[in-house]
Amino acid sequence: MVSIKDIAERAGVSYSTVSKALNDSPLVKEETKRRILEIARSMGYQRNLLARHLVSGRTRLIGFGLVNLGNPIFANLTIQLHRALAALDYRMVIAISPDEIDLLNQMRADGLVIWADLVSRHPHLMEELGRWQAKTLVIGTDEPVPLPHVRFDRRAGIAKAVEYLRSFGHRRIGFIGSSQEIKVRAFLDAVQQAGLTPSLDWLYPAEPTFEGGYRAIRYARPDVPMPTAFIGLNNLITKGALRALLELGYRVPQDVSLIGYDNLPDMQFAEVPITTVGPSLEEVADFAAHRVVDMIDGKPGPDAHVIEPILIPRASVERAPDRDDT
Amino acid sequence: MVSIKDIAERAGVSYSTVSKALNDSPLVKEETKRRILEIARSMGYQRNLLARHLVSGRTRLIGFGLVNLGNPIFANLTIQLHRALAALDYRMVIAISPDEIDLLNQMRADGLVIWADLVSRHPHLMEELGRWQAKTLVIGTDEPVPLPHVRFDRRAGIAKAVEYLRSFGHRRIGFIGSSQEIKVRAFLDAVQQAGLTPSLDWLYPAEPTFEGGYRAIRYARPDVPMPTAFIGLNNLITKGALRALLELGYRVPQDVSLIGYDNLPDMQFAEVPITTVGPSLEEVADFAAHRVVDMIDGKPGPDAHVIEPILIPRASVERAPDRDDT
DNA sequence: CAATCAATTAACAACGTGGTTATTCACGAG
DNA sequence: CTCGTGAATAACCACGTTGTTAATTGATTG
Repeated sequence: MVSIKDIAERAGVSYSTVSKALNDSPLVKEETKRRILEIARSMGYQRNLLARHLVSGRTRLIGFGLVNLGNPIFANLTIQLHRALAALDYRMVIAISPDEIDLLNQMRADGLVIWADLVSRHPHLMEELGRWQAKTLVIGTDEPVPLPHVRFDRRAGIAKAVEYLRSFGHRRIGFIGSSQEIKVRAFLDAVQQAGLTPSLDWLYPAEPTFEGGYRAIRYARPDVPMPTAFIGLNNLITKGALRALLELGYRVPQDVSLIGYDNLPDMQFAEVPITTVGPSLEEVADFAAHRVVDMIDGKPGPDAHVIEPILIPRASVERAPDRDDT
Repeated sequence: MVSIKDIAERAGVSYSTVSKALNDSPLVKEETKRRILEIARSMGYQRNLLARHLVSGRTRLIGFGLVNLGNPIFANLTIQLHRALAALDYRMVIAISPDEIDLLNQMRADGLVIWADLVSRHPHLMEELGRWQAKTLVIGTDEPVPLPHVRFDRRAGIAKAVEYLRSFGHRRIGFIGSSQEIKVRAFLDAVQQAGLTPSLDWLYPAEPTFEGGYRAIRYARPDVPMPTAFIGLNNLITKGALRALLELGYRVPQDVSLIGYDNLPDMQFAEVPITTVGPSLEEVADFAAHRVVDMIDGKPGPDAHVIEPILIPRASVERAPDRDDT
């Protein structure tokens, strides 16, 4: 590979002059600059960012750490974050394990954006991250964590969904998803807030997959009366639930309404375009990119930020049918 | 950040000794080695890969260049390639524009895996890539290109789909997708090969999106009799077409059979699990990763490789209905 | 004509490693 | 006692840059 020394030799100047010329420094005569640039071009010179980064201490590299690439939401976030970072002239490297995160640190990535599940799944990571020099931003937490983070207010999102359904007259609402206490509580609280009396019968535990959502509805307890509306805790669950509902002969939204969590574009292409609630992934990515870059630049900013969920109305919610027997 | 010099000072040895100790060289006494390692650990030493790479000339970085991250197939391939590269101890950096590819080269990425559309969309890229030192592998081409590449034999895939439909008795087959000559010809040839007489009426031009597939069927020419089977040229088109068919009251597969291109896992979650044909993305990623690493290591290998498409039978194909009036 | 000054360029240290060569040291053989 | 000898370590160069400092010009001025 041709280096600035090669160019210097060819041009009959010192390599430091070449360096300045390539960086368009005012310390070099215009004519010399032009001549050097021309020679560099003709020799097919490509600057070596490794060397530059070694001396400058900055790599313009940001790691994105996540866990399960199976859920389309991660693919989506990856795209969005890549876009947002590219706009700020940063490159993105993906990591899906603590080992890879470690390597990013050894590569001297300037910053790390880490999906909350990755740290919660590897608890020792949290303290390590705090010690490292790479600026770390955790995104997608439900609860505050001892690192700069972006929180998704899932509580507010669930509340929004419940209220929305309530405004359509629904009084018995099923909740399909994790039986994790915090989420269940958020739902039950929201229901109460909406002036309804929640019942544990309204909970439909499900794995966070299409299968999970499908089975939760398809093989639900037969003794529990069918709610007039459901909230699915993520995109896959919701799609699975929709499939099961249709198979069971329910019309959506005439017989049963449905709201899904996670604002993914392809939710509109389901059998019935699905009304969704959740953070805008574009907003998340934009905020995370700007925030982490600010952290790198030493600019002040909030250590915690909450992304407000938004509700996107589509066709899967309608007025509650009469069979609502409350 | 702590460097080997800091460790050397603390340990009272020269920094070259520390370097050797960290690399477990036999030139250092075992006891010294242990002592140095202990000090390094206690000081929270993290090796600097930038510096190492500068001297070694290798970065263990591989760029993945692609175009449209909107189609889930790209997200899928990204995941798969990441997985395959991580297994070989390489990191992956995403690039979606020629500029970003350029930067990868300046970062001295050891190799590049580039999706064919990216080079075909930016023709000047091809010759540049040839000149660069990063080993380049183009994947997903339809035709041979003057660079090492992995070809998807779409011709064979289409032929496989046609044959499969033929074996179920279908005699009028619709082809939904690009009106690009090469693909259309592949289809028409395959039909002829299967002993049928193709007609231009069988072509349903469509943009490569869900909308495209939907509109192609929903607003098809009313004077053309409905084929008994369709082939959709990619995953989105196929899903759109399926939606349209169902909306028009056709039962799939009883009234109309459907095969989609692109073996994406989520095709099984469509309204009707869709039979697909296409390259296995896992195989593509594994081959590409191994091949590009071999190229980096200077190992010999084929400049061109063809991935044979495979057909995954699901529920969307059945025997042709009687209305087949040929 | 020497001194001064601005403009230009050259020389060099540094970044943190990995390798190569030189030095030191202890020890045993002659 | 001296001379290898081998083990262990130190010293140094290179990788390709950037930034700082020193040197070299050519012109200007008193």
